[in-house]
Amino acid sequence: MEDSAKERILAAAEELFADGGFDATPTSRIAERAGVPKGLVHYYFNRKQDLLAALVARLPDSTVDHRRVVVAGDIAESLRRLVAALDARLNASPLLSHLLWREADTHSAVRDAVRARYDNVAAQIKQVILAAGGAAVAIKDVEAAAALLALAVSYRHSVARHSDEDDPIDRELAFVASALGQPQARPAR
Amino acid sequence: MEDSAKERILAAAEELFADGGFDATPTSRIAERAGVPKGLVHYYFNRKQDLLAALVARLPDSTVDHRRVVVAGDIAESLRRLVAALDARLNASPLLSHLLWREADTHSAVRDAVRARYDNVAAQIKQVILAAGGAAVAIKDVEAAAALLALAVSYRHSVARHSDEDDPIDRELAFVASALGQPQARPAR
Amino acid sequence: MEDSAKERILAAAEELFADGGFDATPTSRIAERAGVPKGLVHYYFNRKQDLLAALVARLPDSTVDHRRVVVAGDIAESLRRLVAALDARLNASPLLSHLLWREADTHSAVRDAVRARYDNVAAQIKQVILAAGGAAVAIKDVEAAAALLALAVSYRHSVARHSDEDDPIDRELAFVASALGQPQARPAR
Amino acid sequence: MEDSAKERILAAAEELFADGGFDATPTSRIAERAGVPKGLVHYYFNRKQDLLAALVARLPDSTVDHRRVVVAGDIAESLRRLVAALDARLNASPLLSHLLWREADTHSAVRDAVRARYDNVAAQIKQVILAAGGAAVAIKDVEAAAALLALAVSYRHSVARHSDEDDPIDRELAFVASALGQPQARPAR
DNA sequence: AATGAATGAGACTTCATTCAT
DNA sequence: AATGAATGAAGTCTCATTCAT
Repeated sequence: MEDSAKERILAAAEELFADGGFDATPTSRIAERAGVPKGLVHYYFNRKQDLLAALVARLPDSTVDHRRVVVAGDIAESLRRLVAALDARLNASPLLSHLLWREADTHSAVRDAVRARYDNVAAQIKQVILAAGGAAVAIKDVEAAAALLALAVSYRHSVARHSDEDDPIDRELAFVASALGQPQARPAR
Repeated sequence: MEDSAKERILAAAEELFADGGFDATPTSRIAERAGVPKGLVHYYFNRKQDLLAALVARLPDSTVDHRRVVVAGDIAESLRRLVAALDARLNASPLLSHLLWREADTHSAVRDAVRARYDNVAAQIKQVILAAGGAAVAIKDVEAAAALLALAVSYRHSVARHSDEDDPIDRELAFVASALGQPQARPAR
Repeated sequence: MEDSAKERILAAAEELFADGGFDATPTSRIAERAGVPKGLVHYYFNRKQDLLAALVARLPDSTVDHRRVVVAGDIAESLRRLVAALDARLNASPLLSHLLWREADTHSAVRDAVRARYDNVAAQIKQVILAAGGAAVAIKDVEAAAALLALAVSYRHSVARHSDEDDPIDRELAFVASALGQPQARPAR
Repeated sequence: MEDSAKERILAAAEELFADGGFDATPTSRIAERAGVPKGLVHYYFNRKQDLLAALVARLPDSTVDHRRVVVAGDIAESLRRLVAALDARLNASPLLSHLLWREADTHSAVRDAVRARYDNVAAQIKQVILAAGGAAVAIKDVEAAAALLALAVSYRHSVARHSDEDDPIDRELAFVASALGQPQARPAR
């Protein structure tokens, strides 16, 4: 029933770091919210920085099962499903995602995690496009499309904080899929 | 001619904020680097936060003269020139650009500036596409393309810190231009 | 028309000192309220402390014309009139009166002024009692009565800030007058 | 037995506040006098203001056992004994008493304490008068007498700093008692 | 005479971290 | 294993005062 004290500390740190930033969050408030004595935070995580590292190490894997996503011949639908699946994954800890970008260049562990996550998303998009679109698509275009969409996806889960407005990514997604989907229509050059 | 003390303080703050972050930069170190007594920093900028606001208010305008950029009928080239021009503008203070994203959600003044800059870039991309491509392009696609490219451009001047590697934006740019450039080839829907 | 700058500084200092205390009032705010540049305050009053001394030196005289107050044979009415006259005098700068007690033991000039004012009030009460009551009253009782009433009067114009409630001093006044007023009832000695 | 650090901090603060005033006393000097590191002061009392509040909360009770004071039929002697007992009580921390009036209107906690103490003293005087004088005394006079004497008593323990001179309160006390004691005829004494 | 930029000492406060228990 | 008292370095900010003009 009860989460372990260590777990509660991590959860409290995640919320507070995401909300106010790493520097602005005192360890004492983490202890307070976790309902543990102040000393325990440093007992488990010697330095405050270690808490952040532990949080990053717990990041959920953002890899999606492609077989459940790819619709052969339909890049647009495939991408839509992929993005939906990624959303579900990344939304498991939206606060943490948000935190990542903020502290990305102060702490190398965080920066590495941000890059790894971005690369992973881009790679998945690329694979899904290829799986759905077949070999007909120029690899260069696939990479460009993946880079753009990965940026858009990552952005939604970090800086944007899921702005309340309608989700505009569908528009971009359709545009990219359409661009990729009619290779025959493109002039030789 | 010596720069004024106020100017030196702003310059020092810009460098240090961009380098180590707002929170991690003591006002004393700003004074030290600016070569002014500690008190002068607070004489000009009552609170540390005001220094950040002043920095944001000094942001260079990122608006480009479209007549120098648009090549009628050639979206790709037009976009390439626009991005080059934007780069020149935004590179005037790369550190500041970098700082923006980092402090975007702690300080509302910064967040507003980030959004305004993004919106401005997106609007320019859209206008250039329309001017170069004529009315043949579907407005919906233009908006999607502008959103994606604006993100990529903004990203380069902020988080990415102009990663050392080759500039990958040309690839994305060509892809988008190509997608927009052959409207006639696309199926009715 | 215009009050002189020096005068405006004094007036501003009086209000602010009385309101927030001497220590808690920055000279810059005095300048601000007086509508003068910050440097002018120290131009006229070298040290902040000198401003306080100047304020004390301006204290209105609290001496009342006894001929307008004494009603022969009626101590109670005489005291009532005296207190009313003193009130009018001291109320000329209620804020300053209030300030006096507060800073009384930090600045000797203020302490001396407080004592002088108290002694002056006590002496007047004594004189009025004697003038109204004739020689029938025991001098020892007169002094005791004067000491008690002077305290009550001074207190009203300082710490109490004229509490909104009904003025209770009339009660004390009547009591004292009555005690002094029936000498015939008291054994000869 | 060493006093606890917290106790030493309170004692040091009491002395320094009473001596130089609240505003003029840096927490660093409190720490210095208490022989503790500067941080410990704020560890126990988050804000400097809390130190003052803690001091006020420690105020000794000024309530006296009336049975040991009242001499039936002799108001003067009863009051004399009451004042002596109150003196003993309030003298337990003369410095604190002195501090009270000074900071009374800057800090509400202090103002409340001052009023409560005054009201308590006045109520005790009233009760003792009634107990000693019987029902013969007019209630209105009792209240006036209590108000005057309470002011005199409070004043001695605060602003006056027990002026070195002879204690003049006996005179006032005798005057009041005499006024109350012989309304109809006033015995020879 | 008047100004306001400039100074620097020092105040309050926060907080990560240590350590005895 | 766990605790929370204790530490002291460092941070932001205030302000009386000086001084060149």
